[in-house]
Amino acid sequence: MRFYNTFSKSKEEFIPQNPPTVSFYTCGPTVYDYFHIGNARSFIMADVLRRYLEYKGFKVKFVMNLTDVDDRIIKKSIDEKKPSHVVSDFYANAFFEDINLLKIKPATVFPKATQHVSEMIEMIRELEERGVAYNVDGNVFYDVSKFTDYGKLSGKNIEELSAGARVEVNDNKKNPLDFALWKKAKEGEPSWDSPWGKGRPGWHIECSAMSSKHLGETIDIHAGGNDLIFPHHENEIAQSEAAHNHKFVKYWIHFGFLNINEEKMSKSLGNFLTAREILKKYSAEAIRLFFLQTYYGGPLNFSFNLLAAAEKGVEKIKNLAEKIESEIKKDDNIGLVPDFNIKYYYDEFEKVMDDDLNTPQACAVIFDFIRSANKIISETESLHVSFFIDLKKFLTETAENVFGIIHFEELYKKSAQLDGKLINLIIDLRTKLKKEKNFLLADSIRDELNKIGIELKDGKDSTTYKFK
RNA sequence: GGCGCUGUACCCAAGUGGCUUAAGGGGAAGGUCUGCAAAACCUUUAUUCGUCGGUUCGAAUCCGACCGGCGCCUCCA
Repeated sequence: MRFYNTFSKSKEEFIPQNPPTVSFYTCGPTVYDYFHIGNARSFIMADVLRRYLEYKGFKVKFVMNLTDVDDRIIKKSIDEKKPSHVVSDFYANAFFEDINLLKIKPATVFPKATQHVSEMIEMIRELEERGVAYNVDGNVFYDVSKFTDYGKLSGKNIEELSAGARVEVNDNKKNPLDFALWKKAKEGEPSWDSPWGKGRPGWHIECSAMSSKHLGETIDIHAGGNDLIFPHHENEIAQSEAAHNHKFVKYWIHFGFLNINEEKMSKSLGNFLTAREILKKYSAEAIRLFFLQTYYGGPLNFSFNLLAAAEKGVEKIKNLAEKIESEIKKDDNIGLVPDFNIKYYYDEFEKVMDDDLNTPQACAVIFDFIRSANKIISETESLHVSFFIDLKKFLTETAENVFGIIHFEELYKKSAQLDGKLINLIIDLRTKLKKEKNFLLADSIRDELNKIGIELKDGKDSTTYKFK
């Protein structure tokens, strides 16, 4: 298995430090608003990567943080005249609801920044002791000039960045590129006691502190959106490696952006659609398939037409899944066991997924599988139940467990709901027959339903039923 | 300006030296099945991979130049 590592800018064989365990950290949401469909891409692709590692037999410790103290949360709390934690709790809950709807597997741990302030303070103290952090009147900054490798992830160097002049001017900083580890409290902001006085942590320090607490000082995989490469991940490296003195992350994996009208979808541009909104019109499966049909690292343009096309693809999978379920119920033990090389599809699926998570190709394998299966079904009179069990197994292990683009359990739920509707439909038709005094056919319907376990009871002006 | 990604059919999108005279999904056209419809299956839909040169027995795939799109360099998945 190999992945494109942003750090080396090349595909690298994946060898975790302590197999079969894999430590995997991914940057989660800042909970100041509902997350948008572009954020959803990162969350879903991280989810699929995690699921695939599990498919391969790894034991994945998957950590996704929630940033619940931040300028934007504070701004919103002021605008809405609510305490900061009320805002962050509200959107944290919304986040959990939305990832659940998107069928994203919950992380092993969802650490929150506000619950790790003491760890962050401890880490900042270490950085101070090592002479890479400095305190200016209660604000603590990281001194990037003290970290010789600064810029190694993003391929930038300090001179060029300084020349860029887009960096915020702050008289307190020695160097414009230095970033805040600890921010002095302002009136009305959430704050914590610290060796530097009351204040709150800077943004970057939380990921360094929480990842080392939950996953150790060197982690196998760290993932996130492309825009986090600089400065966020660069700063995480600077903090963690200066504090711990060894490598922070083995494999850096970054997800491409979702564009809308060929332009990046982002909160700051205001051109975003929330995942929540889109889920009202399209299934989670369609959204997931839409993302999976393109390589995770590249850009992807969003449109409802493309989502509708993905929804059709999902229908295709579902149609076969429903066929499989009904055939398994029939439990045919005498039919033909066709010559179907199912192992080929497993091998292909793994082969392409092992090569930097080629999900588009893997989708092609699944659709090839579906076409072959359908072909056999359409050409064969009666098929042995074992064939359908094999089909279900493959789809469950790949399309369901790794991709989350089909959910067999939900087919059952749907059919349970349908049962009631169907019986009522039959009762309505039978009522018409009774009115037409076609009692022969009406009685025959009652008898036949009785035989399959449904008892009809004709009341004065309505008919009820129960399962025997 | 620096760094990174990217240009493949009507749309989306894999493939990065011979297995591919280019996967898969959607769309369109025709057919099989069918009382009708749906589903499913079959056939067709890129002699061609932004443009122009070069390397090679062989290139979408490597090299060079040019043209275009996007992102990061400031909070952002």
